[in-house]
Amino acid sequence: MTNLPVWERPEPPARPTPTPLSRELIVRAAVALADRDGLGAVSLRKVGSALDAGPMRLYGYVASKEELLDLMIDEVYGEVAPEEDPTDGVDWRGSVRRLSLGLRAAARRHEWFVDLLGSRPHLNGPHSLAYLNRTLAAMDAAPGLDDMVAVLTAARTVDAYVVGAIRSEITEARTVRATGTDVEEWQRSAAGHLGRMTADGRFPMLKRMINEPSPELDPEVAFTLGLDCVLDGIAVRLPTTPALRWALDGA
Amino acid sequence: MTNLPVWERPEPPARPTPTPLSRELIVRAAVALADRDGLGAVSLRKVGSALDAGPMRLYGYVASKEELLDLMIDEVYGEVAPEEDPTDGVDWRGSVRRLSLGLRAAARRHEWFVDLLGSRPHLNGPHSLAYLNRTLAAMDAAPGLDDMVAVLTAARTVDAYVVGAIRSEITEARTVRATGTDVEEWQRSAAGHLGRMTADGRFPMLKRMINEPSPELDPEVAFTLGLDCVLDGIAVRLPTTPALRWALDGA
DNA sequence: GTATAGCGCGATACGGTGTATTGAACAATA
DNA sequence: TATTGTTCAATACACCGTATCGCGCTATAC
Repeated sequence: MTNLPVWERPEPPARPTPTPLSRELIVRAAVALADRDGLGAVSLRKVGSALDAGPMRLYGYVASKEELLDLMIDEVYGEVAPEEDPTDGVDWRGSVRRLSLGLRAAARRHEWFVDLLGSRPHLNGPHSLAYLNRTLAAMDAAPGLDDMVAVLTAARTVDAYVVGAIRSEITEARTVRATGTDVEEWQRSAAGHLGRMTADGRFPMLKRMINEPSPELDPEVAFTLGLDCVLDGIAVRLPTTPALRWALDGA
Repeated sequence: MTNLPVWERPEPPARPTPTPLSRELIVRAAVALADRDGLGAVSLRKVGSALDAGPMRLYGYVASKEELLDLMIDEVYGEVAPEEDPTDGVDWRGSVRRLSLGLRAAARRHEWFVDLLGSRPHLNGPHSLAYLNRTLAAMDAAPGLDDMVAVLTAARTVDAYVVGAIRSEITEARTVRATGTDVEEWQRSAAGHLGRMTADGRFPMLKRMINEPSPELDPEVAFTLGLDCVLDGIAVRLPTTPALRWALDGA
């Protein structure tokens, strides 16, 4: 019947009968559940029972679990810089950095977010569209990115880095926590496994990595440093290549 | 009992009784299943029955489904440039490009790979360790990356981009295929949804994106272009900042 | 006020999942 | 030959997403 995406489909009227319910309430409950026990703990049964409702009642508000996940994703995007930024349009690097760091912070608040991050088309919900719109606006203000192809290419490149970096960071944090909170213990166990793997002389660089232990960078510093590399690269390379040239090369 | 990772745990001896079995056979069957029907179709029951075995028999070779997924990941890494590259150590950009494009090609052959890509610690299996080792070796040959901190930072930055870009590309390809293979139809439907979302004047950049349709870049060209941006940024920024400076800033 | 029509919602059911447990059949050893 | 120990398949359990169905309520029509 209705092939409209969730965000355009009207919500059923709230009925005070057993417990008032709404998409917002459902999404909030699901997010709280995922925050506490991970994405694997989000089931329609559990979300429902957190709201004193049976699992099937949710299907009046949400067509499937996938849709619920889409709504959860958009909810997180909604936490990223909802207010306007006065410096938008004048300081493109600052704007991009703020947006990316905002998404990273949201992902750290909601660790399950990374499991969904690049895994489904996230250009659907209003909040993720707003995020994309702001990213594009920031890129549009960069000198040298004059047409839409350049802006889109820059945005996709930055987005790829941000997604990958956030995923790596959260995954590593989770692993450390699961292996045992102690960082030293993790280093010793890693050295144990890696040490055995590198004992026979394969992987000389990994051996160097173990033998010359480098100081741990603060995760935010590491994230920003990589991001600045990407932004430098965009500022250096993209303006030097006319957009039409790429399009022609690609066709 | 054995807390060793799979790759160090001895395999049970092959018994010719019903059907010879081995980790390699199990992983191959699982990969074939995932290639054909997606990662969701990989269940211990289906993998087992593809090998004329019950589900529980697999537990003699693999401790859990997670371990099977780890083995599948490493299998894909094994397809990336298994042979030596004579230009390693002289042309760092070429080496990194070859490795990244190799991983991208493998991910396109095994689309389920992206669902696992950054989602678990992939520094475990021998093949992924070999991949990491080669990446580090390539970075080590870059001028200006003199100590391990710089090499690791560069590798992590490139890896973040590669992971994110591959994920985005495959996800987009899957969406296009699911929505209906026709690209024009997808554009029309996207314009429909996006058009309604941007009708009220929010999201001016998205409106521009729709109104000035840009030519589609070939995915490999787009991937390489973004990668070159990242490599440019690394070449520009990392050597200009002494490694100790970052470490101190971070501490 | 009462009968009826519609519908929201909960219970039930189905086919699937990962995996713990159990017991039987087989191989190796005493 | 008797016994022991291992390997594997069958069963079982808890849980999942969701299709179906029927009860009970609400709102309308007379």
